[in-house]
Amino acid sequence: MTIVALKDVPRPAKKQRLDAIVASAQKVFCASGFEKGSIENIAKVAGIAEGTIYRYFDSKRSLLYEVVHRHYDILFDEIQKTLPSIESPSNRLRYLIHRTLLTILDDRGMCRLRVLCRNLEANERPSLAQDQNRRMADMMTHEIKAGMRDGSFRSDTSPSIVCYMIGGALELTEYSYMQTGKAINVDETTKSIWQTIQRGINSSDATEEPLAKLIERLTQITDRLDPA
Amino acid sequence: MTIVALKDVPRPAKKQRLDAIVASAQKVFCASGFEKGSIENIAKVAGIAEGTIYRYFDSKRSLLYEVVHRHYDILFDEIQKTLPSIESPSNRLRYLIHRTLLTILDDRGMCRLRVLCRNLEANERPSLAQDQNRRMADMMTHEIKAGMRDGSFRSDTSPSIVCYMIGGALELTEYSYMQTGKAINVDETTKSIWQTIQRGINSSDATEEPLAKLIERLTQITDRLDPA
DNA sequence: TCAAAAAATGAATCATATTCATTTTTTTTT
DNA sequence: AAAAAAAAATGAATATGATTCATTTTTTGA
Repeated sequence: MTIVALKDVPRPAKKQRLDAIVASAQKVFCASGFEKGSIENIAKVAGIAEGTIYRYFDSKRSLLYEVVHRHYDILFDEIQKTLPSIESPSNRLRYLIHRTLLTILDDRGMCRLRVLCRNLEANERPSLAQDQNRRMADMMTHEIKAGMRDGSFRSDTSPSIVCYMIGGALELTEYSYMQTGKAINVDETTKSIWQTIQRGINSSDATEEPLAKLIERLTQITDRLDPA
Repeated sequence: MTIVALKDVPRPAKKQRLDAIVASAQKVFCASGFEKGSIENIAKVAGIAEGTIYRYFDSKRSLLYEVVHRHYDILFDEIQKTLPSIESPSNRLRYLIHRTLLTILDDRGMCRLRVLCRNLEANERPSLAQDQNRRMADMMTHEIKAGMRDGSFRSDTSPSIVCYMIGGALELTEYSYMQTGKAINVDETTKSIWQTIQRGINSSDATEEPLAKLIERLTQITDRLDPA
């Protein structure tokens, strides 16, 4: 009867609308990819007009960043909570590998988006997105350096290269899963990566220390035989 | 005077025109990137009409593939010529790492294109381009397996994971160079990657180096005690 | 309750890849 | 050599999809 009764449902709060847009974008991008996922479609899924999206985001691309950014935030929050409960740099490094593989296996659509974001040119990528991609690397580097300090990793290790090797192996694993859809054996893969890295950087070789002492002794002998 | 004299230069041969298009595309893509490098511009640089490009290529994307494909062909030709002259899987693997780093450092514009091609979705990528990206991996895997057969690498090595680790480290190095432009120290980086991998997969264990020192010392002693 | 501000709308604009009817050049045929 | 047929090139027109903006709707606060 009254005009008031015919009035639309009140507008959702800004935050809710923002969340709805991001959620729709994630759905559409994961299903169709970035290029084929159109703003028109995202707007339709969110139940709003195309123009509205541009009141919340500069561009299609920055919408993609927000989707990926939120995804990483959830992941890193969980990691930050878990890491302190794990003993030793070795185990923490191993956990990071394992956890990343689980994330990859979790959602193939997100693999596409992560890979896409990683590879956009620096100048068209906001620094935050770049940070996200670097954050895992920083955590790994941190553990490698800790391991070098506490003597469990060799001191002649190059943290950044070791980090590239782990990160690179994970990226290629992700890429392969994205392409083929063939499920990853998380435990097996973790073991393979970890085994190679660990042999490459561990200093805890049982024979190394005694041998060093032996060399020291022999040096003493040669010094005696041939005094200054 | 004569009409004949005013006639245009005869059309270049098909092959020449094709080459001109690909060369222009490479120039434009390297300078502006794939998205910002327009067909209009490529046509202008090649001195032809836009439509002509579409008589040689289906789409902008297949033009990109041709550029990258030719680039890889040149690289792989050289590698195929060099590899047989290198002794042992270890050294060949090391060469592949080193050679890849040289290629990366050679042209930052091409880094963008290689990275871009690598990360396009499988369904929109012709199998040939995919092959190119997999070819280096296959060569590395081949050497790793050869090393495992001849006993120089551990038999419990996972060739594909080791290959991912090397390839991944190289990709991240390329990516970093693409982003920052900071020159790569090729020899240093080769050494770091190789050292970690080698320690991880070599069947002669970590005692080798200290033992060599021991032998050296003992030789010095015996030389002293029993002079020639 | 009403005026001002904020938010949303969607039709219009713009930028580019792609197409295609027309023109130009080359090849073939007589 | 000239004409006819085939092949290649052209660039204006089309198509697609992101982005803009004048207008409409809703909210705010006095």
